[in-house]
Amino acid sequence: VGCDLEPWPTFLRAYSAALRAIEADVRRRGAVPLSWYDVLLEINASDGRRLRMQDVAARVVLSRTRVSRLVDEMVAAGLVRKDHDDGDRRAVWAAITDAGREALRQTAPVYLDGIERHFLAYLDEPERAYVRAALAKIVDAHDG
Amino acid sequence: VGCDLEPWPTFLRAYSAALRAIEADVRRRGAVPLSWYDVLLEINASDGRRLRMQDVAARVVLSRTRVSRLVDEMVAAGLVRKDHDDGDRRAVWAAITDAGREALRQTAPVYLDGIERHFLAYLDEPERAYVRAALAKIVDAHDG
DNA sequence: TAAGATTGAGAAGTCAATCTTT
DNA sequence: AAAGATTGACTTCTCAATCTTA
Repeated sequence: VGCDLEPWPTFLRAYSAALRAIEADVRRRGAVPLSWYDVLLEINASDGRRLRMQDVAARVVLSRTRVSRLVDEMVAAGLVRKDHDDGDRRAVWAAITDAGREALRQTAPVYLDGIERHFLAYLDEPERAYVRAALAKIVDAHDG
Repeated sequence: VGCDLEPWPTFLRAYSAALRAIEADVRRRGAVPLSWYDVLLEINASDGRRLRMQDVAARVVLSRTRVSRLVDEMVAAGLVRKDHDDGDRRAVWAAITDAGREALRQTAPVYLDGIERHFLAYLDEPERAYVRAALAKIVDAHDG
């Protein structure tokens, strides 16, 4: 038929296939899990290399509850530090430690390689740009 | 920069945003969960409206273990029946029941509406076709 | 009361081990 | 021994309820 109803199932399958392959690679190569990597990346990219808990949750695709537990594990592993805000004592800042930045340095190439091999490899340059722009409209609509 | 490295984060965010919105809609409207819907859909589309357990798992994006538990819950809910194969007594067929087909009829419009409103609405017809074709290459590469 | 964050209970999903039949 | 399926123990993730400060 001419009418294309089916990008959705393809989208779900592509997500599952690529993510599983990348995570399997990462586990095999002994790097920190994707969720930890994402948290470190977002904190490291923020002003003062720190981020409030709820802002971590907003940037990574996880609930606040999950982030609360994840950050506690990362504190126990020494990759992140929790500081109370001076002005508003309800707020907690998650700050990356030196060990965290080192973990980020070691993990980044493993992920970039996985993304390249299991996702980008199947898209040429125009496709990458086109797909990114199309999906960005969906993202923007949902958090706008 | 001219080089577009970033369809991947956009892809992850689009997946999360669209799926969460669709599932919230479906829950609000009292339909069966997406995992049940997918299982019913695949069984119903198969020869004889039945499918072996491992083939269910291959078609939906879940492990065999998960499918085993899911189908047991659906049997308890009366939507699916499990039959042993006559020839090979190791194999189990999951067959859709009349109640299952009725659930499928009631759930389908809710899902199609969610997919339309939270995903397709942001893509015009050429974009739908282009994105589907691009992502299909990823899917094919991973299960080929 | 509201906002920021955490906790308890449990759903959803997986791997490795197991049971049964081939 | 290998294939089909299930089970046990576990990780991941979420919702609703809670605690604390504003």
